[in-house]
Amino acid sequence: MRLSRYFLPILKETPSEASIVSHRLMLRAGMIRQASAGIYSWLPLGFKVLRKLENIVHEEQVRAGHIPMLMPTLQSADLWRESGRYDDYGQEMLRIKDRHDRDMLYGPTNEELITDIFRNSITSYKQLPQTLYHIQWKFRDEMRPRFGVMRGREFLMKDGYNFDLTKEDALHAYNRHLVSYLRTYERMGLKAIPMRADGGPIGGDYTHEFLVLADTGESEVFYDSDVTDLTFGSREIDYDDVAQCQAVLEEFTTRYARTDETHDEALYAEIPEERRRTARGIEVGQIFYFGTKYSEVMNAVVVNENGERVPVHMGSHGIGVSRLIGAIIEASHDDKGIIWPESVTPFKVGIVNLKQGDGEADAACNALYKELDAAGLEPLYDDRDERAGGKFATMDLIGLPWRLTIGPRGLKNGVVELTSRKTGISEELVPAEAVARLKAIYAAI
RNA sequence: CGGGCUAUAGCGCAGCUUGGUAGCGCGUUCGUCUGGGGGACGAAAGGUCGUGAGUUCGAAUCUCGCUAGCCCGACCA
Repeated sequence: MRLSRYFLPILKETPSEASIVSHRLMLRAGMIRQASAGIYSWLPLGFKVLRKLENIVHEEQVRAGHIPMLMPTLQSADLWRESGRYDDYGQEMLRIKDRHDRDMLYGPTNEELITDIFRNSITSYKQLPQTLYHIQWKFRDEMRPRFGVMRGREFLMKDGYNFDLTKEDALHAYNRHLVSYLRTYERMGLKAIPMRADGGPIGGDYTHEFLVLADTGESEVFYDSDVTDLTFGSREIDYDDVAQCQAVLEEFTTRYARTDETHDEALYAEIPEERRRTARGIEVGQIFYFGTKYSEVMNAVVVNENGERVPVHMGSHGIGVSRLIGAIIEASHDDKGIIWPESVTPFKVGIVNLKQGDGEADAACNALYKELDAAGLEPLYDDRDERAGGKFATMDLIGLPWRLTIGPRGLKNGVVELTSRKTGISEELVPAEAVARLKAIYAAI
């Protein structure tokens, strides 16, 4: 993409509405614009990141054997009356009437709808297990939206639902989700720690929240410092291997890690003092096993091998996709702007032409741009007639992990400069080497 | 939902106390110079002063209502 043709309305000054760093940077970098309280338009740069996060979520869900689909944002109130949640959910649920005066709602989650779909189609244990998910916009009418996309009213969420014959099967689904979430967050460059959590309005006996540690997090968390050393890494996983998934769950959840909701001072005190940690965290996902809570009230039953009609065991599992962008920025920025992890960056490399209009510089930039573009390295070429300082500031603000700087001075020696946004370290390379280096970097992501 | 605050040019703000010509910085446009970390000089465009009523000869400014948004708290992916 040539910057001169792109839509990137960056702001030099901070809009007064933003108080936390991710919100400020998303506004300044031209990623989002507020449409109304807690509701945002996603401008091209923000939208690009959002799509990358979605793709990672999709890939990891499919890898775990879960099946993508798409349910609507608007739902009929009838199903929610059936589950009893139409009254329980309270003012957070946005209620709407259609022209026939029917009660509708903008879905805050989809347990009822998916259960309805399930019960109308699945009748036998032979058709189990099933795990379906979608990535769809949700709406929760927060009393006080704030922090930009971290706590908006409209938000993009991946929510998945498993249907199993037995509790054991459902707990395996729970474990599968835990493993797939570990992989998902790590791919996004995040350290998200599973912590024992509270069921909330969705309910559930087994539930873990995934938290990214950040000073601006909404939850106070308590943990054994050993949990921050755990990484899933590139190990092989067979999602059908019950014992293997269970082992991962145990590895990641036996050490103490809890939010303030479930914090237990006595257990916390058992951790060696030097390993006790308290911090703040941003919740980026949650997994639940809730048994037959919905299947019983909504009559989601299958016939088992003895010919008996039994309610299915269910769980639901969410990842806050739009809020993840805020979490990533909170965890990865400096005073100049965002620092994107390579896996989610909107453009993989920025090209800065230091002297637009100079024949040699323009030619070198064009050639590199074309080559990088053809190689799938998603270059953003700053071909505006701006001064170097402005171009650098823009690149730093929008946070592309790599920058190629090209100017007459370097070209005289046949080199361009490749700079890491994260470390600030620059290297002078001949253009072909720079391309090869970038290819190698991204091949490893 | 309790408490606090704000609304004036695309963004950040001043002007309001004490009513009378709407201003500054950044950005934008044009020109000249400049050219490796938001450069300089000159010129220009851009405003229903959130909205409705009231007071007044006259309201951005005073009064009342409404709306929107922000911050702290409680609540929440």
